[in-house]
Amino acid sequence: MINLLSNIKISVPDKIFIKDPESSDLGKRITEHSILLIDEIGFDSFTFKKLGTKIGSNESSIYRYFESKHKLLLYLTSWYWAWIEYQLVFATHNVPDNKVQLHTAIEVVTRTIKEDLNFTHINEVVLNRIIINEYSKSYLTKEVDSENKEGYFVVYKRLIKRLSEIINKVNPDYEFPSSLASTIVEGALHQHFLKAHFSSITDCGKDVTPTEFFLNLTQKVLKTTKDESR
Amino acid sequence: MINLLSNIKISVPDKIFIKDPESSDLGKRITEHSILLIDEIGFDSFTFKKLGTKIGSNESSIYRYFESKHKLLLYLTSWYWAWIEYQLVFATHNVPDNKVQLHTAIEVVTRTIKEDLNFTHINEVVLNRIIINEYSKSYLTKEVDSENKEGYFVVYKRLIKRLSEIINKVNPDYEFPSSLASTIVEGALHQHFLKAHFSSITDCGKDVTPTEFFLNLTQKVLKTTKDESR
DNA sequence: TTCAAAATGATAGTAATACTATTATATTTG
DNA sequence: CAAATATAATAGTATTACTATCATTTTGAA
Repeated sequence: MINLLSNIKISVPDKIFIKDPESSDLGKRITEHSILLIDEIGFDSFTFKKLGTKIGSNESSIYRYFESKHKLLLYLTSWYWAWIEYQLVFATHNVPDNKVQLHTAIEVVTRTIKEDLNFTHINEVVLNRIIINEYSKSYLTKEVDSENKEGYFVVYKRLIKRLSEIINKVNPDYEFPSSLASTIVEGALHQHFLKAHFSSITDCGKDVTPTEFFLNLTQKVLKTTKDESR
Repeated sequence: MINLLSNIKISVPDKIFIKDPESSDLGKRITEHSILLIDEIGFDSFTFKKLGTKIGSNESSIYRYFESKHKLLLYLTSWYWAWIEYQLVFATHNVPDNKVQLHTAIEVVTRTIKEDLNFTHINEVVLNRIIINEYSKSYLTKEVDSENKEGYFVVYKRLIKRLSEIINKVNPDYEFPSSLASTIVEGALHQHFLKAHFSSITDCGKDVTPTEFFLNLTQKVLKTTKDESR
């Protein structure tokens, strides 16, 4: 994918990190290789010690960037959603037809990811796998409410809100735009997961994509009929 | 909730446990109090040692029932889905109208749980909270595929299949019954979570329930129009 | 160029986790 | 009543998720 803007920096809430990993070479190696290592061994087995070994650096140095592996996950997921949000805003901007806008938006949030060469040290394809496999773990914790107050999930929530606003423009009478938006985004991750691991309970696979499923679903859900009575 | 059948035993794949916790007093105390403790401190902080202290038993004794806390989680989640499946089968059985059947099925899988007095040592309301907060962790692991082969997720998959069959009966032309079924079940858990922690990105709350949202959605998705062209 | 501050690395240490192994003591049952 | 079975107690292990301290290297401003 080629973007028109160069030198974009994806911005992540700065309370998530101690020191901005974008600000140094070591920081970039941390993000780059944490993505690869988490993908390789899974977040549960991932440790800063193993990452240190992998990048030829020291565990203690990594702790200078992130206070815990949980915060690192929050960083990676926020980066990912900010990147998706950027694509959503960019792709729907100046599109006059609301339905086309919604179509595009759903594609952006549900599609299989392709590499983005604008961010050389981040492999978006691998990061997407991490989001599919590990994202829920970032909020399914006893600390959600306090971390939510700290603003750790703003990017994700803002993305859902943008999508729900687009939904609302297509059919202002539809009663559940936020729930539909959150269902599409979370549901797409889930369908991608099922495709890879529980293929018997999804129709997504070789021929059908999560994008198709959710485009079809959204279209039907938002269809306005002359006959509003049942 | 009062059931017509007494002495039902919810059956969980027996590879999940070493010794059936239903077979002894200690076993029942393990399931009963693990539910309460996981709810209290979260699965991540939950340990067999803490559980042992809570039930006045020994860590090593608990290991005789479950080889790890992960297996215990698999047990609790399988029990839960088997219990939901039982309700689904029971409630839709002998219902002649397919649409009514689907309506009932969606209610069963999306509603807020009420206590079931048939299983005295299991608090279903609390167990439901665990499912909402921890279920994904049972399959978002590096071992999913091998555990899936071992049959650890059969109950869940069977439930989704039952729901997708009911969907299929209502509208045999609908192309994605499995994806819709998995989206409803997983999505309902997600909406319940959002309601409790990220209320700004859901419409579910005091007035609207996940059940309403998914009933409305499913109805629209499966509606057959005379005009099949777009 | 210099020199001090900032960044990184090395080492050590800690409490807790997720177990396994062994032995002892109850409890059940044939 | 003996033998089998279940449970409890204790100890031990490698690993985790850190914190703390000190040494060394890199940097950038005067």
